[in-house]
Amino acid sequence: MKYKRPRGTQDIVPPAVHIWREVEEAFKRTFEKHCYEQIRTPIFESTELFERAVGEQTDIISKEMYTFTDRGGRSLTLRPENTASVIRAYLESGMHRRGGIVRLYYIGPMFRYDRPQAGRYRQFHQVGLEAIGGASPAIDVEVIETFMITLEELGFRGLMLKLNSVGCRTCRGPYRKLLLKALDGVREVLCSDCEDRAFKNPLRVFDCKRCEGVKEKLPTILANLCKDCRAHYDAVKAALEALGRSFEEDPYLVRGLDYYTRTAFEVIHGDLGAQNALCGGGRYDDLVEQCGGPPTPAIGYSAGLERIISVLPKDSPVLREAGVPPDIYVACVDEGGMSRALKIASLLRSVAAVEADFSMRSLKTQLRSAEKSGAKIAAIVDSSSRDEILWKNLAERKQVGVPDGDILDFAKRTLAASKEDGA
RNA sequence: GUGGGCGUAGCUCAGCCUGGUAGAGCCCUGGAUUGUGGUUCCAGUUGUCACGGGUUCAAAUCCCGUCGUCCACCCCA
Repeated sequence: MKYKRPRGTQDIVPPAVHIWREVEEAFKRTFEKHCYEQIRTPIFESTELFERAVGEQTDIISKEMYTFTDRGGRSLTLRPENTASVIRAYLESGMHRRGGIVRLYYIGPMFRYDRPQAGRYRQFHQVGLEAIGGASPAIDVEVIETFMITLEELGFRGLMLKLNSVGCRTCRGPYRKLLLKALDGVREVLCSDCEDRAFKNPLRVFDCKRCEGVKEKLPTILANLCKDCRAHYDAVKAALEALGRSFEEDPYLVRGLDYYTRTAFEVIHGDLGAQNALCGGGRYDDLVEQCGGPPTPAIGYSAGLERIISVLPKDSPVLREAGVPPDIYVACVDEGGMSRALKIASLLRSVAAVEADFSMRSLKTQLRSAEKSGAKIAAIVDSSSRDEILWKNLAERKQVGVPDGDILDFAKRTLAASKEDGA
C-alpha cells in the first residue's frame, strides 16, 4: 500500500459512519430542543488566539499544536479546541450586541499533536456548546443536562458526573498564596513534574497521579471559595439535586485550560482506560473580556465523539442503525442490457432507492448480492427479452414479467403494498 | 518526548521458541441447476511474511535500525 493515513487519524467508513451520524443527530436534537444554534468556525485560526485564550503554560499550547506558516508569513494553527474560536466569532460577528444569552453548539474535528493512545487521536471529533452571557447557576445546570440527557438517549446509564468549583479572580489570589505556602512545605515529596507545576500552574498538582498522598495535605480551592463563588456553587448543586441528577463532588478536579472559572465538571466512564473523560467543561467568565469583548460570563463543554462511540452500551439504539438498504436491486444479465438497465434504474429512483449491479457476474451471484443488500425487489434486465423485465420479490421468491412501459406504475404499487405489510 | 507489546491473504489468526522456499477459517469467484438467491457439495484466486540492513549454505523464524499500530507515562475529548 503506497499511502497510509497520517498517524493518529482515522477513516470512518461504513458501517461505522452510520453510528457516527446517529450519535451526532442525537446531540443536535437535544441542543436544538434547548434552543442552541449551530456555529461553524474555521478549522485554523491565528496561532495567537489559542495562545492567549487557552493559556501559554498549558500542554495544549506548549507542545500539542499543529502550527504552520502560510504563504503570507502568518502563523496559523489547526484548532486544538473550539471555545476560543467560538468566542472570537461571537465578538467578530457582533453577537454580543444581541442581548440575553447566546446559545451556540458545534461539532467537528480538532487537532492535537499527542502520542496516540486508547481514546486519544491527533485528529479527533468534538461536539460541544457554549452559553454566552448567562451568569445564573441555572445555566450551568442546563448546560450539564444537555450532555447527560443525550447520553441517556444513547443508552448510557449510571454515568459519573464530577463537579468542582475553581473559583474566580477574587478568590484565586488569596488561595494561590495559601497553596504555594503549603506546596513549599511538601516540596521534598513532590514528584519532579509537580515541582515544575508548583511554579507554572499550582492548581494542576491536583491532577497528578503520582502525588496521591500529598493532596490531602494541600488546601483545596473548594474550601477557600469567596462568598459569591460559594453561593454559585451551592446553587448549582442544589439545582442538580432538585432535578434528581446525581454527581460526585471532586475538589481535586481541575481542568487543563487556563480560562476556566467557578464551575468545572467532567463525565467519566470506566471502560475508557487512562483517557476516561467523555466530556469536560466549565465556566469561563473572564474569557470574553480577555478576547477584547465586554465583561461577559459564559459556560460550555466539549465531548469526545470517538470516546463516546467506543463505549456505547451494547443495547444502544444507535447500534441498530446499519444504513438504509436499497428498495430495488437491478441485476443486469448481459452486456446488451446495460444501457436499458441504466435507464430503468434511473427511472425507478424517482420512487425508490436503487442499487444497480453492472458486474456481469452470473445471475446466481447477482441474486445472492441482492439478497445480502437487503433489497425487497430484484429487477432482472436481460437483453433477450427486449421489452420487459423480471420483477422478483426476494422474500416471496416469486417473479413476474413487467413491460418496460409499466415499470414505474408497477413499482409504485408494489412498494406501497410492501410498506403496508411491513408496517 | 519516555517505556513496553504487536506487525504473516481483503478480515480473524496459526507458524517464530528449536531457521529448510507460507497455512487455516471467513470472505470472494466459478460450477453442481446450458444464466434464478437461504443450506449443502466440488473447484479456484488470494501474500514484496511492515520496510531496510546484518548473521547463515539457507531467514516469516535469530540480531540491529526505521516506520506503523496498540497500551501506559505525560496530558486531555
